[in-house]
Amino acid sequence: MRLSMLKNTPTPKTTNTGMEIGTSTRIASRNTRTRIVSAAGVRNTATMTTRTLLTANTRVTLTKKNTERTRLRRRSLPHIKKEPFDTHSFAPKVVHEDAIKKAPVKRPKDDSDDEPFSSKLEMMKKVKLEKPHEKPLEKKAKKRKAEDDKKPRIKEEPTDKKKKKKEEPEQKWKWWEEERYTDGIKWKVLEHKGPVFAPAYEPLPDNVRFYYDGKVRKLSKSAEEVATFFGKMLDHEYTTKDVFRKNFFKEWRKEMSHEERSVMTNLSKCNFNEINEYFKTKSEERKNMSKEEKLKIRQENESIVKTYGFCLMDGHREKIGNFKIEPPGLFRGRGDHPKQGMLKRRVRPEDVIINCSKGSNIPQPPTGHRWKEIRHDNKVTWLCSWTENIQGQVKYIMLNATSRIKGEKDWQKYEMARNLKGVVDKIRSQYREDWKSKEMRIRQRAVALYFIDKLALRAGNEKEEGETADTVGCCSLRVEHIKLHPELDGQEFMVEFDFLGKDSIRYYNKVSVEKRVFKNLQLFMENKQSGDDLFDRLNTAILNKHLQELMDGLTAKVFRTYNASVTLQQQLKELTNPDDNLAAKILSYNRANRAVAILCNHQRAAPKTFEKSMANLQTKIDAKREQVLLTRREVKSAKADYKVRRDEKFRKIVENKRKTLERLEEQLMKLEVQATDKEENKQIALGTSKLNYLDPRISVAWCKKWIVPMEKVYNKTQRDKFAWAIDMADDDYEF
DNA sequence: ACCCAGACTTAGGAGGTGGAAT
DNA sequence: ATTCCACCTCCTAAGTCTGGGT
Repeated sequence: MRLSMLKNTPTPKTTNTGMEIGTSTRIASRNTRTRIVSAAGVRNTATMTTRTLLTANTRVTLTKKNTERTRLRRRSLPHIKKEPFDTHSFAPKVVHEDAIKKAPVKRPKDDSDDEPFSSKLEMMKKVKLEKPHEKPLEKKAKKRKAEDDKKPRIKEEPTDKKKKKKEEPEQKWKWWEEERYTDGIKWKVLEHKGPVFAPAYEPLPDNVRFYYDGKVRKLSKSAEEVATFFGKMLDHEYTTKDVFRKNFFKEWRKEMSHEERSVMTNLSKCNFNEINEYFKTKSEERKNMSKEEKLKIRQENESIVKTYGFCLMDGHREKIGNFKIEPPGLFRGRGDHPKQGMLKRRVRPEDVIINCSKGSNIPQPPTGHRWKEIRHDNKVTWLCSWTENIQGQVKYIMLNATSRIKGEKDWQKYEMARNLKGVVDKIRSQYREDWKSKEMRIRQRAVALYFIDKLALRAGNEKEEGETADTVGCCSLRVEHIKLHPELDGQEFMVEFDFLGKDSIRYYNKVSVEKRVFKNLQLFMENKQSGDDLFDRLNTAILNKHLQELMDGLTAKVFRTYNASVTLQQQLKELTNPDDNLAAKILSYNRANRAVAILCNHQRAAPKTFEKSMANLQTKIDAKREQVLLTRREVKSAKADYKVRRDEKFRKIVENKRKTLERLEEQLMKLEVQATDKEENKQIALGTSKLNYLDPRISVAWCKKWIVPMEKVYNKTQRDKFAWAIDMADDDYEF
């Protein structure tokens, strides 16, 4: 049937931006194996996209001649003062009409500026109650709400299979129907129980021994704890890496007693095997616990979540995202991280700052301890913070994605991207103009923006050398990261990108660009060494400053959101066939999702069991196919019988056989779709784009339009996170 | 004018879990 | 009942961007 068609669907052609793209190939060096995967999906292109993916279990290190690196990581560039919006607006503030219509309601910024704080609060309260300036969106929402109110409220919670009896009885708060704070205040009341600390160190039992140079050695408590961090990781590749071992050993020695330090001078002489075994056994034991024990542990966890996992914010009980403080351990930086293996110190209450509202119940520190500080800052969203010792970064405890505070922000993000939709054509024609500018900095800015727009590259902030892995984004690209080919694979003006991006994920792509871009790149690279910055007159601050002038609130990352969402919408439009059955529709959805993941370079390591489970699936398919064939023959013969003996009994038999065949064929088709989907998805991570880049209202609308159950597209967590969109978007929603 | 800390979003992997397959 | 595997949740690193201080 249509399966063969599905399997080889040529890449959809789309032309929303009117830009051409060549072959896009990405390589993530992983294992030693190379596979070729063709995936459905590209955007902005009339060419077929073929992807080549090499996988690996580890992140890649591009060979780089550090010695050649002449560039200065920190440049001082002329700073352009930030102008208030309007004065330089490139795009007259024609915000897309649709966007205005649907934009979240915002109170004018300064409408109560001279009010004293307290009366502002009063007003805010009133606003929340009265909703004075209602906009279309709100009306719509309100209307829906009114309808809802007629129905019994309980219907909200589709009794999630009787298994989980204690589903939250409280009805969900529709924060999206309320007014928002606009003056930088994030909350008025905040109360919580503080963080949960990592469990104290439990010394090893005496039968678990550590050996140095072949001899048993009892370690001091602090040295032992750090040794267990390493011992636990023995099976991990990290422990074989030089940098990791070197950093670890250096830090471990600091925790050793004087004597230990003088004796243990060589990590290679340390034997952690028994420690490693011990933890393996322990986790095995945990797995083999009886039902009762497991239940008990679960209940304990649940009770912790109940007290520490929620906070009270502005009268609503909200879920906290990460209420546990990170336990001590060895730092696992990604890629070629210079600090990998360093000791991540245990966080004590004395390191923790508590943020809550004045007059609320301040969380109790563990007995015998005190907090570093109690703060009442309602201009920020975090509840607790501490400074981590590896990079000196502040870490936070914040709310879950389902919370009002995160949800509003998320919604706002998509509205910003929709605003961009209204001005993107103008921005595009401007940067094309700028390719011809007399000024180098403007040309660089324009070419960089072109890459960000066309290839969905990240902005690329500067990073401090030696502190982190060497990764880049658009503005921080170096000459060594691109190759220019006047002609390649039969196409003109090809640029070959090869660099490590965020998380040291390799970005490899060959793109045909416009001639002007190509010429500009040649110019930018003139007289430069491979380690020099490609855009030496540009950084993210300059770029974002420029974008700010083109559209209020516009920054580089908005392009990623915009292009991702637009691509999804378009691909869904193109790939969805109304006559398809449910499975095929979902495949189309996944393919649309996949096109975005490819665009954004969201990769994953191929699952360890991939080959095997693929083979299993194939076996099933073969068996099913066999069955189909068999049944087909049976139908035939039954028909023949009926022809000869025209009686009711035989007619029934034919009927039954035919039904069986139909069922089997459908099952087969389902399996085949599944296999296709799986194969195409081998090294592509769909989750990241789904969670962070795709306007959920597009997916919601698609589900509603094609009567696809929402659960097929969003799991429970995702449905919770996108509750606002599910409630809000109708089947005709347009991004 | 510039730097940097701080705040918040985005990211992939580890490991747990629960339901399907045997 | 046991095993297997897919999916989900948790975890925390690594980005982006803002804004305050000097």
